Amino acid sequence: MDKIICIAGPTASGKTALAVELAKLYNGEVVSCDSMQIYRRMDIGTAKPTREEMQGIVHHMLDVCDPAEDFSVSRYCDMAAPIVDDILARGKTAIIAGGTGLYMDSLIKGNDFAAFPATGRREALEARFAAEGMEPLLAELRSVDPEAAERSQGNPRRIIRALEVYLETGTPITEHNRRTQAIPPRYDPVWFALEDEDRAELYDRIDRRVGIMLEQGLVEEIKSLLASGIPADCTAMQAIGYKEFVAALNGLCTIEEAADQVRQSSRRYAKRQLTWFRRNPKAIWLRRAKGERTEEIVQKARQHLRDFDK
RNA sequence: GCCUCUGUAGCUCAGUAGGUAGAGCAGCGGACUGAAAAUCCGCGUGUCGUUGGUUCGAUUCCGACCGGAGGCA
Repeated sequence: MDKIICIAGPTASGKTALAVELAKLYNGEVVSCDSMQIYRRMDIGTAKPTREEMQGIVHHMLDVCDPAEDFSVSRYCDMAAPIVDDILARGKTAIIAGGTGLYMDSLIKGNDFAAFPATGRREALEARFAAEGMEPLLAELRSVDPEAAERSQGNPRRIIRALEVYLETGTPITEHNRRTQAIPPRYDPVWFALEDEDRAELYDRIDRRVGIMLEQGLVEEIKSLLASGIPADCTAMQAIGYKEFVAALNGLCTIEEAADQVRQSSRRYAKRQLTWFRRNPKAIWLRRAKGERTEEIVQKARQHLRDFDK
């Protein structure tokens, strides 16, 4: 077993605090696994750990990308894997914490991504989708990769991606995925997942967090990003807590309506995260009872880590 | 106190000329491997306010009561 602890869980479930506590206990450094905390200057809305929250623990994979840049799973793995290796080489524990299940799985399990440079093919497919609709693309995919076509029913983004992979590599994406599953995992971590026994508790925490973000100046943060030339339609600005307030700043709704929208989107997002993590058979679930505090969650985690530091 | 309206899913409401009910939103479940905080797929979750009466059968008709809104006093 590698000296790696993964901490997965939905938004506002206490990953940050648990990661720091375990880092203190097990001589660790934290590797963030979050598709939005990678962006610089997006601090409040992504709930990026503050200096105080970090408590002196080294955190990696925060602020590694400009909001106007495109990012991806593969870029994440390319950057994060060497960091994890380095932490292990120095004899420390790597604590991989975050809510982006795709990134975490890819980092831990490795992948057989069809590696190819951006050729503009995707843009061309998107243009075709805009002009002709989904059906022709779906029919084309069906002829080269029926499984992917079946799986991607009604999902333009998946259809486009599957076609892109086939056209660029000559191999169906279904085959790439099969190879990905066949390769041995890159790491063998202890895998924790956080969940509340009472879903309403999680939702309360999400609601409160949105209020706190507003108090901390989320709207100002967004204004400043836009003022500095960050395009409102870039990937980073599609983050929950950003796109809604951009709409409000454009006069499409009030700030309070946007905040309501953020709360709801966050709840749905949390649910999707849980769905992703639930299918991980290695996950050790740390269930938070009503009103239970971080210290108690830490104790539960320690019990599962009894022979970890040997 | 009297009169009128009203009470159906978590919320807002529809409906049944008597055969135990359905929309939107909310919610729940699932998929996912180069945008993933993205993008999709699926699922009504109900003492029809309570209680009597009529009826083979009442959420529906009648009465009483309880809650809510408005009007007259």
